[in-house]
Amino acid sequence: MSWTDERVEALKKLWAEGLSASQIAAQLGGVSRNAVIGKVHRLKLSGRGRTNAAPARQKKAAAPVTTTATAPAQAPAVRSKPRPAAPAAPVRPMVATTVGATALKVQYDEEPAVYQQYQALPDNVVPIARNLKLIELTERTCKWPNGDPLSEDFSFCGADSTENSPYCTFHSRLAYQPAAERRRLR
DNA sequence: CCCTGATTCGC
DNA sequence: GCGAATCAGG
Repeated sequence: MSWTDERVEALKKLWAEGLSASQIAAQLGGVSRNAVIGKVHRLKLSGRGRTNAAPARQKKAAAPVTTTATAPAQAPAVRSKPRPAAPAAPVRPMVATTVGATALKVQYDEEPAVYQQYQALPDNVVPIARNLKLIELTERTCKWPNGDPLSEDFSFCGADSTENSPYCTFHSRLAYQPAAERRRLR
């Protein structure tokens, strides 16, 4: 994936809007947040108008170069992988489809046995929805889907998920209710 | 732990 | 020019 004019313009726009590098990377697709930050610096966009007096960094030792067969020690949870470009109509990346598929599967396959523990939760628990893109989800974000999965603005709740659930407290209540009750509560 | 941007340097 | 690895910090 290269920095085409379109992608650079999108980067400039999103950076100006204040999105973080990782958010921009997720939005553009095919690049890491490091790539975004690197590009931002080469474009001299850094600072974003603010006076972030960047403290001087210490120089680092050269990165050890492993010859072969060593995968990155720790791939960030939201490292995006290359995918076909589709500037006008972004294609949902493959990398996180299992996350989405799992979320949907859990939502629709959950057995009634787990209903009880969530029915007691208070009605006024409302998630701090972050409306994340599929590839922005982590193991600890609520995977409750918002909108039509086939539409462009499809997103996930993204609030902090509860300990033993793919959902936040609020959406756990919905997910583990019978369908009719879910509709009533929603 | 999660995340942020900044920097270096091999490619 | 690019971006992974790393650093420094919230």
